[in-house]
Amino acid sequence: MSEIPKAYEPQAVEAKWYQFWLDQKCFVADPQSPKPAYSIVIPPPNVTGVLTLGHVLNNTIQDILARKARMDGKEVLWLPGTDHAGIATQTVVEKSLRKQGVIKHRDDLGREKFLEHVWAWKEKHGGIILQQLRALGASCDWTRTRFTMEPEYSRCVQKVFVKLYKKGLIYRGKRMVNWDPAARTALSDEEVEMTETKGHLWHLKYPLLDDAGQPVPDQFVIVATTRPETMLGDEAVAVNPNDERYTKLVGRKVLLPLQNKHIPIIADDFVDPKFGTGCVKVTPAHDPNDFQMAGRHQLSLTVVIGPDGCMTKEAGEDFDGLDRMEAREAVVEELTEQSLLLKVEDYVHNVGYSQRSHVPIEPYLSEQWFLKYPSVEKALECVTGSARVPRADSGVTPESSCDTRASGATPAGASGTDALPGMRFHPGRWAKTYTHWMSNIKDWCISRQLWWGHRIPVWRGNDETCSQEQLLDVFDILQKADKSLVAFTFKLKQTEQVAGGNWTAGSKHVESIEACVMPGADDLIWELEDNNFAQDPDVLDTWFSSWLWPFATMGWPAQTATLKKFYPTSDLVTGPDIIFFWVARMIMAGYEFMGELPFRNVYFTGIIRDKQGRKMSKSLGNSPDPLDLIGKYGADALRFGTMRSAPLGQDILFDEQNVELGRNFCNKLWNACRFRQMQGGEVQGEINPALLTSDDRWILLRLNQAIREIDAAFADYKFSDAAAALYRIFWSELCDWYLEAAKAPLQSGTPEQKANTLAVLDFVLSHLLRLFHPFLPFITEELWHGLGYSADMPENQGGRTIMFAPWPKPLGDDELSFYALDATAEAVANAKYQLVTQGRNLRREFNIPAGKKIRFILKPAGSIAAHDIEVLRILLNAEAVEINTAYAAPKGTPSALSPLGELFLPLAGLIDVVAEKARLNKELAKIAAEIERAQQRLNNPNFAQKVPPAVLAEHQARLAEWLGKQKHAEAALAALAQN
RNA sequence: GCGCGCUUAGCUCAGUGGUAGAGCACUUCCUUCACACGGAAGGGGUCGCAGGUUCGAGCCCUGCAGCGCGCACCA
Repeated sequence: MSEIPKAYEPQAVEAKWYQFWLDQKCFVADPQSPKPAYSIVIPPPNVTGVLTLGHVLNNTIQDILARKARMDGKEVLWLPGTDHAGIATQTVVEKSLRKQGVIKHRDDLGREKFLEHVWAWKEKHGGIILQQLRALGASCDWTRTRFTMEPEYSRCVQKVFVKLYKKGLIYRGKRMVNWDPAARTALSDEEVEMTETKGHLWHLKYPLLDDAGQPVPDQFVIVATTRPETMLGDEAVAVNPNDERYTKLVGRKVLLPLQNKHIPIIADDFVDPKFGTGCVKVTPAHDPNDFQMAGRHQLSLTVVIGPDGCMTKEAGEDFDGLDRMEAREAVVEELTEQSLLLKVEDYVHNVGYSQRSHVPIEPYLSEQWFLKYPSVEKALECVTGSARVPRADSGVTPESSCDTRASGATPAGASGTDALPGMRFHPGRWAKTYTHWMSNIKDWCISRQLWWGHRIPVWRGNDETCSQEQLLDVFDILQKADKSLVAFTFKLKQTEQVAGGNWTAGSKHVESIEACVMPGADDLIWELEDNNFAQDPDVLDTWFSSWLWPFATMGWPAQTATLKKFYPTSDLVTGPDIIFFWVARMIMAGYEFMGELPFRNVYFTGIIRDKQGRKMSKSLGNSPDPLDLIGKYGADALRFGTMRSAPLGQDILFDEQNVELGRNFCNKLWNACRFRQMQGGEVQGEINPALLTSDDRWILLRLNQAIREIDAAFADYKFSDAAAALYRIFWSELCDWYLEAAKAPLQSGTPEQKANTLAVLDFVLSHLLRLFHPFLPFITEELWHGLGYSADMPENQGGRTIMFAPWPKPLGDDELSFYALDATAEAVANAKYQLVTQGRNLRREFNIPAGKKIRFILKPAGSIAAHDIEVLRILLNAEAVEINTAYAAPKGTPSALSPLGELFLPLAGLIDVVAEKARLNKELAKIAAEIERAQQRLNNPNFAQKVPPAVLAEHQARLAEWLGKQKHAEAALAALAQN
């Protein structure tokens, strides 16, 4: 800090230090380190994503945790990377190719060619977000950056698939799934967002048929539906078996309008007689419930809506090819013409939308892969326990924590991280949400009809695609193959059974074989494909790869040094919106494949919203670009502003003013350090207790208090509390009082006094910079070196970088007594500052210009140090503060009473009597109110009996203080009256 | 329908039993030699409503209202 600018200029500083940290390999984790491990895996952002404020929040917290852990002496791994985001990325690339006119649909290119384009896109645009994280100061170990589609990771995914397949947990089946007609793929239940939507309830008239199949005139069955277009696929009308209105009709038939089809009236318990007309149209191919009913009643399935969301041929030639929404109108129009529409009601109901494409989900019958979740019990137990256990690394008492954690024990000594039992959610209430979901999970549809993703490692052949000879050959190969490389199932024609695996290929007829192949079994795959076997075309849900993230990124399945050192990870920081998608699944995967939970603590951030409380979204344009904010205010400012306004568990209303506040804060920090430097001199190490002033003692105690508060905040993951404590100690205490008071010895003290003041200042600043470092990495590094504090420290503990400087500890009892830091020391300074405020108030009340130096007189209550008088003089901007124990104030001299004594502002007859009377009366009114309150409480006979003695004394002292002030003010008023 | 969260100063939020707080905004004054991205002094709250527990309630309990978010197959 040679040429010190008046204002902090972050840009050059940030670039310089980030590069320095990279060059010095400060972020690289060493699995061989003897230090205890601390690890976080980043929630992998989409490879094609760009940085949002949500990422800023999330990654700032991770960076704070990582940097704090380094200063705590931990070996830190913050593992970064991206995921391939199947649907999102494929959609983006396909859209871009369409825009360029390269294709109309990806089918025009074919799988291989299309994937080449996706990879090219990934190479060009992928990982931008990781670059952007560097601008934020993220201290990720970039040497370990991972991507879910890279070869090693893909092998993990494949291996996991085969393992689960072998266990019988993965199966294929024809089911009604959530179909996204825009992306043309199946989705999991979690990817469907139920949205309350205004729609209509159409009441349709289905003509009743007689035994001969002729419509009975004027007899109809009325069904109500929100989706008239599906009636084209109706196979029945259902009523409740106990519904007396309709029992007679069960077994008869109705005429399905437009399709001219005879469909039966069936009885089924599913139907709620109280809803609507009590008659339900049954569309087995397009409604999950109706599909169930069809199973119970052997109804056939007519598919009238295709995978693209358009009507099929089965819908009839009037509707074939129409979009489902167009078809709705057309059907309604047609029914209206035929007078078969009874009425239309407005109706608000929940409609499932694709989380990805934002189009209504279509229930769609198709062949998909499903996973029966593994290790559900363990995953449920580890978070559901309610025993309260303090964190091993903090002094937090059980009572002070309301987080939920497990009671179960964890295999100890399995890793380098602290072996704590169970897992904690912060805030703990999310455990309930988690438990609820875990207790009601249904099988996970893991297949996606996409090209970008991990292709399902299953090869199939059947008697239509292969010759019987090929099937038998394959069967033979698979039987002889290494069982660790492949799992397979097969189907025989007719009813042959395989008894104890003794069935041998012979004259029997094989219908189909399905082989699930481990990664690396290339020869086997070659043989399968040589026999006309084909790989399943589907890819896996992206979450099926990211649920392995905590260990697949560390080299699993090999037992790498990294895995041994850093798994399980310490903390996970993520949004509650992916608690099911990712967190729950990672926990299950952790237990299933590692035998242990993947992380100890999960911190759920809030959701960033705009000032009006709306979610940030691209379409609303209410989402500022974090990089613009960094450019304008600096990364530290963005970090601090965000953390200061992000309390645990609450959504955050983003306001650029918060970032401005962060910038102002950095500037203030800069200038406080600039002030220190302008005092000159070397870094002052030794503090001489004999020379400590009341201000010195006060700031040291305040620092101690701040360290305790910040530690407590960290222990509870309350980052906004930590930020608030930092703000207070630095701005409201150090700058507002100590730095101003220190000007007394600095300007007029002896060289020894001056040196000691600087020693205290250096002590405080060097501690504050370290406390600030996790929040403000750049400016603290700059000032750390600029003020020369680095020179004082061992090379690897702050000498090279503040990143590894030891985290400040509160002073111990011996140190407190060595420096005589006790309540008395604090009280003297507090009384002094209180007197200053009162004196300044007098100046204001009597309109003394701020710049004018005047004389105060202090009638002290006890002895007062020369230093304190000098501080009073400076802080009151006084010409002098005269001490006069015998001062007899002229009538009406304005004064203020404080524990330090009575302060007079001698105005030599210049007093505006009326104004002063008004001021005193106002003060008296306030005092009277306080006295009233205190007396009321003390007069309550129960109060003295039941209240703890300390509290009683406190209230009594308070009353005494107010009574003293009242006396003082009354006397002043009386003196004025005599004039 | 069930669950969760929120309701405190104009705004955004802290505050889990003992004198209602912070930041921003507001009023007035000040470019004094760290900082106007600053300093000083102020004004501003019957803590959503109604009961209850307690010597004492913003805080604990019960009920109600409003807002938000999840979960849920009722057409």
